[in-house]
Amino acid sequence: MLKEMQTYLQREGFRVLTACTGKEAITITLSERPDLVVLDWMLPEKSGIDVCREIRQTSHCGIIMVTARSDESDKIVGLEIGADDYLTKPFSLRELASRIRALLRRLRGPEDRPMFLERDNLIISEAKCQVFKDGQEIQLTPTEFKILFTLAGRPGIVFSRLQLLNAALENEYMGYERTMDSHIRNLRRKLGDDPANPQYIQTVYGFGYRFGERS
Amino acid sequence: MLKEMQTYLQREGFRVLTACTGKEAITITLSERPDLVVLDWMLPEKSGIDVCREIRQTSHCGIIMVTARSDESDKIVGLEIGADDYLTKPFSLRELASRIRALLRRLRGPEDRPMFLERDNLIISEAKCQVFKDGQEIQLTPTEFKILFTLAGRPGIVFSRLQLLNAALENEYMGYERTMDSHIRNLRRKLGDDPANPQYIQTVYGFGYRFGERS
DNA sequence: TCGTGATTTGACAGGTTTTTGAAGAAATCC
DNA sequence: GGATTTCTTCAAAAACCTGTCAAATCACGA
Repeated sequence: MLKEMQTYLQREGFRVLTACTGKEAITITLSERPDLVVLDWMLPEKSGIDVCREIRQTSHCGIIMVTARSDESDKIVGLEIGADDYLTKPFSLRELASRIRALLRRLRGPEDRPMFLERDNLIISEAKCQVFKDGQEIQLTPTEFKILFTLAGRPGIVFSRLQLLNAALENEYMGYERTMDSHIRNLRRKLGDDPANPQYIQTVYGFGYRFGERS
Repeated sequence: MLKEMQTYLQREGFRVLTACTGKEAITITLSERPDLVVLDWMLPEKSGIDVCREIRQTSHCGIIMVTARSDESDKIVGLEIGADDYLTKPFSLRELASRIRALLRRLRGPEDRPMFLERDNLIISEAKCQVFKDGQEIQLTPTEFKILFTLAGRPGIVFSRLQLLNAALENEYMGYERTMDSHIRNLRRKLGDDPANPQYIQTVYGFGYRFGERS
């Protein structure tokens, strides 16, 4: 079960560490400082509740509690001790991934994320859903816009096709990965990016794509 | 220094966009229409003076000039070309924030703050819940008015159907999103907006609607 | 209670966007 | 150098989005 979860989440583009006991979980959380912890209520050595409490003392990372009981009072206890979300067994891996994404998004929060991104002569305005190059507006489709926004939001960071698709379609994407290639192609064309030597959207062979950092 | 300023001002509650060159500053000012611009006298590519002049041609936003020289004549030049305030280095971030607040207050103006929005020949009076086009009153229903007011209050910004519905109905709307299409249709008809090429209420495919900027 | 205007719904047509699949090019591995 | 895997490209099919409209429902004052 743990192994499955790990595999699935990695496919979804997350970096996953696992722990089998509460103690281990705490150690890893302290040393690796993950963005988010998925915690089973029942654990050997230490109950999930204790682990949750302990993590909370030193970290603001997201915590999702997983439990077999659907008891409403458990949920309240769970959230009270500092969990951010609560999931009842049985649940699908898809649902878990979706909750994780939602929580991560929430944690990043209303943050002072700028309303637009820019690089060189390219400006991407989220609020206006517009992209300008050299002051000229470039017409993008919704999906293209979201992909570009995701990429450009973290220049230099490599995104897998699946990550991009999920970011753009804002939920579980259930299709052909090669779809992304088409979008990338269209984006490069519209941005005037030479496929042989792209300045904006660079392909990272075997991994995915990244937005080039300042030229 | 730029980064510090941004951080400090964001802490003070302002939404901050930054630009490193004069050209960039102009582009962003045009696309994002900020309430206020803080402008260094010395900039790469274009001098602060030129940037200031250029911004002034299309925008009434506040402009604060920052300069290293405390020369009184510079101050006069600065104010002459359209800056609203003038700050000499070195200055504390607190002072900058305080000047910004003061200017914003002044710009919004306590008394002459228009209770109406206008663009071209369209006037939207919130206080009276009336809309005039070419001096002729246009009869709108309450919902239509609120939608128009929401849109027109932030020209260029894209609102999703749900956002508009919530703004108009001022609470959680639990219905069919397509409802908005009807309202938009009626609005466009009443405003005399050509659906094929709307000047006022523009469709942003896949996202929602926006009030068109400038004519 | 009824009548009137306002709002919402549902369905269709027409247009646009997204996805697919296959074939060829490029990169990597052995 | 050849085999293998991974990317690009393209056009056609599928899915999706918007505008439109008439009819149904709702809200509210007479």
